[in-house]
Amino acid sequence: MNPEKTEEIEFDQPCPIRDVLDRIGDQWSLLVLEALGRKTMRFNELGREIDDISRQMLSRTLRRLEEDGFISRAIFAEVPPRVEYTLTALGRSFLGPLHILTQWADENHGAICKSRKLARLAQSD
Amino acid sequence: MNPEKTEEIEFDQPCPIRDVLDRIGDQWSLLVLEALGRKTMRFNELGREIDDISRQMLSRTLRRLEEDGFISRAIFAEVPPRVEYTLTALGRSFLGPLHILTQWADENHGAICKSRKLARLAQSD
DNA sequence: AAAGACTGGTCTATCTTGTAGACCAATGGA
DNA sequence: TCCATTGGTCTACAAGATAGACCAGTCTTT
Repeated sequence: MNPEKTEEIEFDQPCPIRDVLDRIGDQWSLLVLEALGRKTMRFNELGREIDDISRQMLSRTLRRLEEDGFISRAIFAEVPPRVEYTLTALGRSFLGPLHILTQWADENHGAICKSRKLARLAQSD
Repeated sequence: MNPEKTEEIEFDQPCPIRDVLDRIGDQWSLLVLEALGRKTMRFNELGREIDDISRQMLSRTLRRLEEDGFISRAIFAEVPPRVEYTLTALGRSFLGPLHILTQWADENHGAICKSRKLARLAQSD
């Protein structure tokens, strides 16, 4: 929006919220966290749980969540290999806010769908 | 992940959470909602507030949020044109969950950055 | 014994999404 | 007169996501 402004201002840490939301709000992270909130899971198990995530995105998402300290990765020297993903304390502490969010989503999903349909109708006139 | 499965299962409304998060968790929506939570704003004002959003994405995000019933759009027949965006009741009801989320982000941002730095260090070995 | 499926990923080619920047038409200010 | 402002849209390009092949070793089924 303001190309000159970014040069003027030092943009190290915009605001915590931005930084966190950028990572969390990426289509898959919340889903992965919610799934791992239910139980520790292995890679393919998680893939089946979320179902329509590609292996690559699952891999990337897990790696980022691990980097950010939300989850931990345990590799077992077995054959076939076993890799388990578990929420860390930080990850678990996020379940509260996430639960409130999903609860809101659950309660208001109907209203959103309704609004969406009305908008479609209005558009088609 | 499971290409065959999507044919078997009717995928009308996966789950409310998925549906809502897909819309909300898109880089900009939460930012726009948070900004409009502070006060009603006009298009360019909002653009300046968020600063690094492109006009196109701002436009699209606003349109989607309006469609989903989070915000309302008021056009004033003035010159230069004036368009104001305001949260609806639904939008305002979302501020609670959003606030809890941003509060968590605020409190845990430090831990996340720390974890991120450690990960970078471990990687460079 | 051979074929297939499972493990946890990575790689590449393609498709979709996002961004930057030009552009619009009318008006106010310097 | 020249530039900024209003709320956008359009287009060309860059970045991100996806599908699908592939790997090497083991276990199960036929």
